[in-house]
Amino acid sequence: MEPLLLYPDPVPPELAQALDLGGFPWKAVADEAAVDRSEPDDGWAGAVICADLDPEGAFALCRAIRKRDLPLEPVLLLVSGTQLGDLELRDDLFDDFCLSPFHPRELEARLKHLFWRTGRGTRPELVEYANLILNLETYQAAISGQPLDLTFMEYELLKFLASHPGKVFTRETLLSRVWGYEYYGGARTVDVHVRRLRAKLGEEHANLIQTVRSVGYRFGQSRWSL
Amino acid sequence: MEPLLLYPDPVPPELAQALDLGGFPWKAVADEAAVDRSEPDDGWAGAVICADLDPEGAFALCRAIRKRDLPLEPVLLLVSGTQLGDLELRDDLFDDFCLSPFHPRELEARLKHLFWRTGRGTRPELVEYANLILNLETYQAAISGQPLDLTFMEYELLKFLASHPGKVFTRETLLSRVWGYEYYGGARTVDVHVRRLRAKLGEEHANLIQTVRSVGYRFGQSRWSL
DNA sequence: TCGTCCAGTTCACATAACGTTCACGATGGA
DNA sequence: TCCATCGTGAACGTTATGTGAACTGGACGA
Repeated sequence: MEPLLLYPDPVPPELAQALDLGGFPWKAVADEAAVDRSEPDDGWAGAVICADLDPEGAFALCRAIRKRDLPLEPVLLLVSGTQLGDLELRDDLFDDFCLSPFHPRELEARLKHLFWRTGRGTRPELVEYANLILNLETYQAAISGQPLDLTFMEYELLKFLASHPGKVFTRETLLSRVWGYEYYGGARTVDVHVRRLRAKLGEEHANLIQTVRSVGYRFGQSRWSL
Repeated sequence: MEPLLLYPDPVPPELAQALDLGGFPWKAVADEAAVDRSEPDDGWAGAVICADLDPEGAFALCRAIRKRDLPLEPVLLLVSGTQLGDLELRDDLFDDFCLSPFHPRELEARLKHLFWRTGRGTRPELVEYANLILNLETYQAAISGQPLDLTFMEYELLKFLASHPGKVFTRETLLSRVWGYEYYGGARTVDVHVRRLRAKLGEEHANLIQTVRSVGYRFGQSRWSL
């Protein structure tokens, strides 16, 4: 996901924390000039602008954003309760606003709804490890950009392993965590699925799933660099 | 000014008071049937719906409002903090939301901004994906310029899927989101409708609806956040 | 009132995809 | 070297899904 533009710079810590928690990448700018200067290659995803500290600068930045060649959308304004009156006649400068101090989950919900409204898809939930990506919403997987055609159990197993990189799991643990606690079946089933996963990952990435002899399997590198 | 539609009936006193204070006329309705029955001659100006007391009824009313011949705009949802998660995947049911308990002036500011926004018509009346077009106002569908003759349920299902491209939905989710939460029926109903949709989409576009084995169905390609 | 039509649902069956198991060969540590 | 452990290919049984057709209930007109 492209980063959000944040104002002011430095960003209020509770805002930075809320966005980090919600998994939104961001980049702070100090003034209008910095909007173009520090724009990422793939553009901004939107803007979150604090108007409670420096209202003048905030509204000036909004105006600049709206006047850009590529008007940046959406713009979410953070305002204090006493500033609600300032919004009047400035409707064109923002797409939504949020009262400050804010609840982190309200901010997240507003951003999601804004992205939906403005046509940008919501952020997909991803599991990532190196160049492996699992999209949990679309049930799709890809490595190095190459889509992987996985079956249901293969996907579930890979999802579990990739969610706990570096950790070793016994076959019994995998059976209970991936297949289900009530599952009653042979442990070799895991081996077969691991084999097929390694085959589909390709020779180059087959070593992502390592065998730990007489213990089980581990995904990715060990936490202790050898 | 035309009155706002309020739910539930009776209206929470602090909401009624805030609207009276802001000078917004309003009229409460108890259920979906009352939306049309007690509609003023000049229509509704918008809706403010409390979802914190009776979420089921509130969302049902939202759906009914969106499905009206004259979809009523804008819809402002009042939710409690714990309900923020419920908003996910229901983006299409409301135009803005406000945390409850609310500051009267925040509610007023949101309504004013909403009226300003919807005065320019920002809610999409079209759903588009590649060469598929759904006209939500005329209930018509076309792909590659060719009109599609869809039944009501087929249209609703396709509309829902095409509104969330790439995302996988289980049959149960589809039943609850497209058929309705109160629906009790076999999951195979979804299969049959998907089959007829694929048939009507034509051999060339049948793959727009993909089955994800042991999970459900997915429309279109996934969105890899680049 | 009856019969027809149509959308929606359910059912029964066919089938291909999938998960599991097994036998055997390969591997690696003691 | 020995033996527990793991990889491998193929075979087997199960299950989810596709498919055609029957069923149901309401709308409509004769």
